[in-house]
Amino acid sequence: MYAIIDCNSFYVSCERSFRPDLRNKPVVVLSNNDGCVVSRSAEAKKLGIPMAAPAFKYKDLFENSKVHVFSSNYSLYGDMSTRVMSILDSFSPEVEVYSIDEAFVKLPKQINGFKSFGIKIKSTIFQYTDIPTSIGIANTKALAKVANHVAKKFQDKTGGVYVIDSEEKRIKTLQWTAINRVWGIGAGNSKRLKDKGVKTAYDFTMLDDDWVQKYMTITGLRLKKDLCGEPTLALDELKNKKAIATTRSFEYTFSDFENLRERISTFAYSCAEKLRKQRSSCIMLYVFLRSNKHKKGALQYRGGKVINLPFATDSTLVIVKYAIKALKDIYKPGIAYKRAGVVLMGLRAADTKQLDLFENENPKHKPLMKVMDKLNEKFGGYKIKIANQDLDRTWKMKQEHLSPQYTSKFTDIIQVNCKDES
DNA sequence: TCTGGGGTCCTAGGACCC
DNA sequence: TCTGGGGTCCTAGGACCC
Repeated sequence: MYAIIDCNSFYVSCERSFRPDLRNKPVVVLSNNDGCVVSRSAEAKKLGIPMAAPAFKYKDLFENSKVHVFSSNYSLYGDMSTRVMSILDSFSPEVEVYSIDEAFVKLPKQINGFKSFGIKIKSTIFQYTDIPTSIGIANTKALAKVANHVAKKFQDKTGGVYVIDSEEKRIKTLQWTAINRVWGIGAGNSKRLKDKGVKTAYDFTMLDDDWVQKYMTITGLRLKKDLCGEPTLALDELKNKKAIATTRSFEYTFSDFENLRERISTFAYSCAEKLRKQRSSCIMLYVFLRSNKHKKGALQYRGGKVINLPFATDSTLVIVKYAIKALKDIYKPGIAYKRAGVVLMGLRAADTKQLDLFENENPKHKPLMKVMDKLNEKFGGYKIKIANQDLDRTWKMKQEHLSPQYTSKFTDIIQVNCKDES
């Protein structure tokens, strides 16, 4: 049996964990640059704030309804996520961290009572972190996801834990589930299925295998089998990422090459650091530029380029050098650029590097990177940069509502005021 | 004025190999 | 006049997830 543990309104719950005064009040968390809403408390949902709502369009509503607004605080959410996941590790040796706020857990065979086991997990997480969760349990991952949806929708009835453990329950739950709410069915497939008369997840499981394979590829067929109760999607405990990206929208648009070069350098620098953190090296990198797609009438441009590196590397110096090379190829003057990014691909373990016959990394880079990472870790932030980055870092993200880094910075640690000073 | 960021998996088609 | 068959690798792009 699989359980999927999903944290409710995760970012909002993290903020509330250190601000109990915000319980039962409308709270939202915004994306980077305070762009749009990415997490909402139940109270905020009730006010009619949709997911991904642009913040500037809801400013009045926020003020009038006393919505508490936060900028995203990823060091806090990342740390809280690690805590939740380590609690799950104590319940089962097989845990797949699916996203920052979700994990699949293969339940140990010798437990008695799936429901009570789920409730135990839920209450432990809540006791240790103050994060509310919903849990779905079933014999396949896709069905566990469906069960999770039920647990979330009928919080009161289910106690936040729902188990599909019989054929009757499986069919009943699938008949209740609208097709567009099924994990793996996005807008495109949803429309095609609706045109074919498929309204619920159950209708989908009744379709012909060949049809599903033809129009929804092997991915769709696997999903169908999983929903039929035939385990097809396996637990994936692999930790290392297969791609690492740093991408940003800019606060303003700009057109000059110098500015872009500086940012691409910084993105590449950040990617290389993440790469070394998971002890990988990369063999390809991708750089892209975008104009502002929301601006009507503006000259639109999307440019991107993949570069194959001459050797696998985790050196910031090499990665930045080739990222700028790619940038030169795609840069077009006269475009108002709004977004850019660097993605590292072709990742492999850093210690199984295949040497090239003719061209290899300068052996001095490895010790240099080690020292650089150490200094940056010790002194915080980016104390060591490379020269084509902006040394003053004049640009920054818009974060007007940032909460403290309660769990990862000593100066931000919570204070406890004792009434009795004696 | 202001609209996020970071991932995974699959397929088609072209270039190339013997 | 007639012109095979079986592969690999790479790239671009789509669809989906949270």
